[in-house]
Amino acid sequence: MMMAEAHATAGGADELVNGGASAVSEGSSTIVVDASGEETKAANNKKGGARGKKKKASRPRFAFQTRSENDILDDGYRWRKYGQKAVKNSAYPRSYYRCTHHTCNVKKQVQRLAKDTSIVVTTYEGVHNHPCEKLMEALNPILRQLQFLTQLTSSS
DNA sequence: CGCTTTTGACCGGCGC
DNA sequence: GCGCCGGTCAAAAGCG
Repeated sequence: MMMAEAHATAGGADELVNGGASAVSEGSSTIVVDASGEETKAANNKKGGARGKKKKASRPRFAFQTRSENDILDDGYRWRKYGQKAVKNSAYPRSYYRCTHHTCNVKKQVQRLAKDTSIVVTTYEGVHNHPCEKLMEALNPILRQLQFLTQLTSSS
């Protein structure tokens, strides 16, 4: 469980391609966006026997290259690692993460560049359909203050 | 106690 | 038809 404390980008419910890319401590450079909307919900598959999964499940995928020493960058959501495989081109293992939300089927995979181990390629698959609690938490105090200020202005 | 992480095994698709 | 690869799931263990 390594949950770093770093809030960065926050994808809304249906908008993330536009201004969803940002917030990197060191400096991001490459941002690849691939959009393909299709998802066949299949949540009834088990491992060795009867897997009921469809083939059309491409969701908008966002590749994010970030310069960081840390493999996992916390974007504000909770991720549960569900697998790790080694890649041929990179002599480093690729980690697969998934959003722990019940209604959120977002997947994320992180891979390190063989050329530069300090670069991590984070690929997001799908969009979150739930508010970012972490971001909300961070925004909460500010929101409250804003509300307060607005109230004062209105009152006057 | 709950949650997360870790390793191995297995499936499905594709290539040749 | 067989082999290979990538991807995912499952169960158990560890830690807060």
